[in-house]
Amino acid sequence: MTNRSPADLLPLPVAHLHILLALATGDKHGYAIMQEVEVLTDGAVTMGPGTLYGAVKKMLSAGLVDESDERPDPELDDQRRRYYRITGLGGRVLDAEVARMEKLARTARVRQALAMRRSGG
Amino acid sequence: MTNRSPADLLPLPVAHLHILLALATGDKHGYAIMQEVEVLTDGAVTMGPGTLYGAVKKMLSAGLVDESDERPDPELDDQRRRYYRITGLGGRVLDAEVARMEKLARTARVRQALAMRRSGG
DNA sequence: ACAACTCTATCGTATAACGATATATTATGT
DNA sequence: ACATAATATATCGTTATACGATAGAGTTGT
Repeated sequence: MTNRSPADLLPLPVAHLHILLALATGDKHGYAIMQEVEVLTDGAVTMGPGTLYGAVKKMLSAGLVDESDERPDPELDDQRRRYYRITGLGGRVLDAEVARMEKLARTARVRQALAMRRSGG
Repeated sequence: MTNRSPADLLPLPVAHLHILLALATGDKHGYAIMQEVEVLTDGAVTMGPGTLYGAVKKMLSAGLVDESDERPDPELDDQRRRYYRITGLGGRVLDAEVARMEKLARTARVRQALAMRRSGG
């Protein structure tokens, strides 16, 4: 059961968004994704294994990510690792989700300004 | 059990964000919140009663919203209605959540640009 | 009186989040 | 060589969130 349009998947669960963002800078294995999420949220979000592997499983079956065969230089590699890559659909969904957030944020700023005016700011 | 800082409550569940945004333009009763959410998301999100009243209950006990005693003109009123108002904490949490989204969106745009370069865009 | 609509509310189910835990491999220090 | 820490994947059980279905009462219009 494939989805018609990226917009049908929105709003995206936060964990899925974080994972897509982590993979946007290149293929990564699970453990590296967890670390990257902590970095890209400035330490505000710590994603544990329960969240990560559960989300990855769903994202694989939704076609947002793929498991990749490509390995880095054997010297840098670790055979336990499983690498993940963002798919074309995953990229489009990421775009759509970011656009959704930007729009909501703009709405929020306008309303914030209106609230200021109401309360005599 | 009160929370120290607004940041502790982030990322906010989407429903909570939508409700805070709906209340940012003035006090509203539940049914009006549902309609407002549909408007402010351009019809993309339809919040049903299950989501609304469950979320409101939690937001009340978290101090993000308050029930307000003020009623509109009796002519426009409906005695069944229960009006909700965003609290000071709710406002600060809304601010923090919007800032979080804006930051993630900026991160996403940078990464998108990097991905372009990687793939030779 | 009647129907349509408004409004609050709960229930049950499905999905999501997440810490705890298990297990194995690789790297580091002594 | 040995112990310890860090890396890495994975599942389990619990709690939190989302949400449609449903119920029931008040309101409006005819």
